[in-house]
Amino acid sequence: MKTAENNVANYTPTECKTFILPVRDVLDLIGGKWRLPIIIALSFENQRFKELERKIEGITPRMLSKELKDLEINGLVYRDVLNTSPVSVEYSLTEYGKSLDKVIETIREWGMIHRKKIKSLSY
Amino acid sequence: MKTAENNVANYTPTECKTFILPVRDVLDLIGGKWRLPIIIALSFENQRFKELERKIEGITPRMLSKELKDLEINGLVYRDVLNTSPVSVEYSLTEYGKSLDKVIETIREWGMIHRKKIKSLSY
DNA sequence: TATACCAGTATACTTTAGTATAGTGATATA
DNA sequence: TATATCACTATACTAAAGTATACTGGTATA
Repeated sequence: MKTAENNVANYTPTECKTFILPVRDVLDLIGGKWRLPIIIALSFENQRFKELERKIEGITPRMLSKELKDLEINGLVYRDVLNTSPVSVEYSLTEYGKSLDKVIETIREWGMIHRKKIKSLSY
Repeated sequence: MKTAENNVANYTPTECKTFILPVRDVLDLIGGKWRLPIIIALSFENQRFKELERKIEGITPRMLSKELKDLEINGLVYRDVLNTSPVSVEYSLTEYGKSLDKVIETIREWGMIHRKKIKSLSY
């Protein structure tokens, strides 16, 4: 990150916003209540709509449908309509979606330290 | 991340939730509209309430106050009441708060690739 | 023919996040 | 004495995110 020590004497709000934009993108992509559960479920194996609905407990079909659509639009999830009868629809992570794993893992590592720290503070 | 290829044969929703918890923590910590702008402003230099209010354009004192409090509770921000008159209050990132920089930078790198990709898709 | 499963959609509602606007008490400055 | 600044807080509101519940059309199975 750009810091004062990096000898950036002063920063403008515009510079700051530009800096934040790509971070915002990622947070918007994996933020919200159901995105991570979906991405992680799909990182284990490709799954059909109903399978996801059953495995991600608490999700409604409305949310599952909406989030899968958003993830597909953003190129993270691939939707494959198989010509079985009745049709089944298989969802999977794209290579791009899989590449998010590294980011999630980095976040997770920090988060685990945070959990420890918070625990040690509260007792 | 734990994947099917890592030969985790099957996963339970409980395992999955446990896996996600620390990630959720971080997203809750830096998510929302104003957390990143605040953290990044403070990464440039320690600042007082009014300075932050002026530099983070669009923020209301209510949100600034609330978010600073939350960040303080979570150990990311330090609040220092200086005995000037009238009192000024200086906010700074704790060492722990600064350690988030690496995480944010990792997110940002992925996000920049994402921006490029999205741009190349839309034309 | 009746029932059930699949992959969703529709409508209405609640809850959470964020905004708008005004005001507080303490101190300093003209 | 009047006005301004600092560091907020209070109250009321709007917008966004998520939930509850019911339903659709197509196909398969008993």
